[in-house]
Amino acid sequence: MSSSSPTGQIASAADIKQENGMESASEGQEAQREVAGGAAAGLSPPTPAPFPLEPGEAAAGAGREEGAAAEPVRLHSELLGGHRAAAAAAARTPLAFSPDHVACVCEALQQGGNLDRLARFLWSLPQSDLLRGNESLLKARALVAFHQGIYPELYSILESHSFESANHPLLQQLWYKARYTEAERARGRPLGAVDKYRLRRKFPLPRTIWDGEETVYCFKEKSRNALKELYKQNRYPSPAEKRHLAKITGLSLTQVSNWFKNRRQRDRNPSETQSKSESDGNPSTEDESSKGHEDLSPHPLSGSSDGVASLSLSSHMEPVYMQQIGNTKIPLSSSGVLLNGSLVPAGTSPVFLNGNSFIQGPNGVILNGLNVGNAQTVALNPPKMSSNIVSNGVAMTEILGSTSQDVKEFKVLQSSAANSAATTSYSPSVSFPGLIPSTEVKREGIQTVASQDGGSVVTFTTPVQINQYGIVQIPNSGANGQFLNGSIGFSPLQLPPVSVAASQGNISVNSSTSDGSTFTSESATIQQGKVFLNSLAPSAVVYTVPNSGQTVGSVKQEGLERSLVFSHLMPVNQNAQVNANLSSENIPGSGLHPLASSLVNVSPTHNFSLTSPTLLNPTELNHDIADSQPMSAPVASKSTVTSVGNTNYATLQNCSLITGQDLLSVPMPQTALGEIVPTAEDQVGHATPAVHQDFVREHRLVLPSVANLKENFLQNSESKATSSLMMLDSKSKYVLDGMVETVCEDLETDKKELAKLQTVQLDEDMQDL
DNA sequence: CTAAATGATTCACT
DNA sequence: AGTGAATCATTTAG
Repeated sequence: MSSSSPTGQIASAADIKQENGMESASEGQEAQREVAGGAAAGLSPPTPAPFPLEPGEAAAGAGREEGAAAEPVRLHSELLGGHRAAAAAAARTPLAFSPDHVACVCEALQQGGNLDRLARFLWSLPQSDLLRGNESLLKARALVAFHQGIYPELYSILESHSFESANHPLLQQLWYKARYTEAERARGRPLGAVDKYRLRRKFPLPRTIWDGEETVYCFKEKSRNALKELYKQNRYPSPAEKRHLAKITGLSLTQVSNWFKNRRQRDRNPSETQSKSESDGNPSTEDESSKGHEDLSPHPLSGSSDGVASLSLSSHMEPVYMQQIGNTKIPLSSSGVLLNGSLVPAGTSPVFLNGNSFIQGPNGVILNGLNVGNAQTVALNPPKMSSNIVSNGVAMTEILGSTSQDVKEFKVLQSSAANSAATTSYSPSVSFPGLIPSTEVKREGIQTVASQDGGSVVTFTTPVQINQYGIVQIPNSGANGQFLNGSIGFSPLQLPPVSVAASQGNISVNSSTSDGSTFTSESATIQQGKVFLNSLAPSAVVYTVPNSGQTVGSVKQEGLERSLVFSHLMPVNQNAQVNANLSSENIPGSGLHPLASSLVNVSPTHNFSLTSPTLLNPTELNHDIADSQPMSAPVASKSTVTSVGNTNYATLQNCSLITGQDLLSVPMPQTALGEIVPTAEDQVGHATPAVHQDFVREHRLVLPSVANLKENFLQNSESKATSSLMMLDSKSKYVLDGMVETVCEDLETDKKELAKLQTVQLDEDMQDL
């Protein structure tokens, strides 16, 4: 898909460098394929041969259970976590793992960069049909194949399964890199840019890992069109306009700026380029447009936010190709805004949404075709509201950039960080779906979007963004960013750090009823700093509300810093599941600000009672939303909530089950803490044991049993495309390995313990609710 | 291979 | 900070 997205997810494939693996435009003739559709387990046709592995690698010595077709995948626990005494005790008995758990382990190992171990793990897996078609597994196998230089198998894997778009960047890199490497070996000399280009032409990406979107010169045609359109109107877009443009095009702010700069320069010097042809008739137009534009964008930065820019665009712009569906370009009428194919009445409140979602008028919000409901309508404040909602016309992967220092530190994990100014190439890279650069959002100024539910009003001080994945993000000023992810048919809204939060700072997702036992009403409200989210659709909906932190000096950084988001549906448990994860980090030396991220996954299929104070921290909430650099110490010091959770965890989007349950919750258990925390501290130099303890004590998570998880997974896996990208910050990386083990350990834990955990609720949270 | 097209970078200026 | 000018590197086409 997008090649411009930075994040590199090539976990351990450190050797994969950023490559401009762009697909030549000429080759992208085929009809666009629905990538998002359903890559879930089951789609993959033939299953590649068992993953090869060095014999000696199977250190654990666990025999391989051939033909274990039985439901729970049986693994020898020794493979997973034989190190610890505790684990050893339970190691004797093969444990039952659902494919989801297996997938999660794969993801974790990938992030951990331990390919050898991953290879062993894969090798140990049974030939169970259950695992066939498991995307995480296939991806893991592809990674290992690449790592081991078994390219034919890599190609086979990549071609045999339609991967989710979220995995495309990574897999595309694998594909190209493998081709390059093969060619280099054959030639015995390094390849030049042209050589690589030819290889890309010769070996176009299979549709299984490519959405078919044409890209020329690294920019997608639709993005370029959007840039041109704005350029016609205004050659000097305001920062807000640039940001908005960046969002709708999926390009980084720097890219947008460069484009305009280059464009102006080349228009200025016709001699240099004939490129002027494109803009050429425009000179006059441009001037006029620019004038008009000023009219359109009255307050670029100050009080108004991006929204302003968007409005101006929509209202005055000529037809703009905001979004391209399939291969069809849909011009936007001057009176409306086109959102991924959905035309939204421009009026005074243009809203940009991804997919089919769009927000309508102040009275109602429609997301992905689902009406939030009048009662619970998210009302946008008349004044600014229109400008508050910004959608991404492009795949989030493109939009998401990782400029954080972490990324730099771990290029291995995230091979390409295109967004950062420092990064030169915009190579296809792993992206973090569902993430939106919080930085940008932050500075948009303060606008309020209110959602009303009965008497409750939610005021958002920052722009609300809805991304392609239907994720609504609520940018937090400062170190906090909340994300609400909805998956099925429901586009999560990005709710800005709730200014309201002042009082409690608690966000709880639960049924409309206060008791939270039943998830019946559809509404989203925030009271006294508490946010209550109700399912919008009968179908399972998962909300993910993480807080994201930012990095100091991230001013220029456009990419998301370290927001951890589960962009895809988490398996819904019969019982309400809530996963909350918070983390804060403060690393003076590295210039990192305290990071607080909270994650809440709720699947309201049936009962949903979940609330976790952890979601929002008073401290976090209180952060000034203004553009001031939020972080600073406060978070770390005051929010105990922060801590352990995120620091040690990597978001595994694809392994929803485990992710939500095990990974997140893992830190909670005493045993887990013992292992993980120390590591994190060493690296981070922050979270203190005490903090962790508190976290453990106060934040108990409701964990569904493994069985339930599996059920849920099976139910949900098919419905939505899942993004399997994972975000991992530096700290996480350090502790990842330990985390994996912990996870494994956790998995090994008796079901009793799980049951216990399952029933645990946060008293405080409940009270709040 | 050449050349045009184009995105990115560097540097000086304000 | 943002911009213009010059320049570089890559992509693309012939």
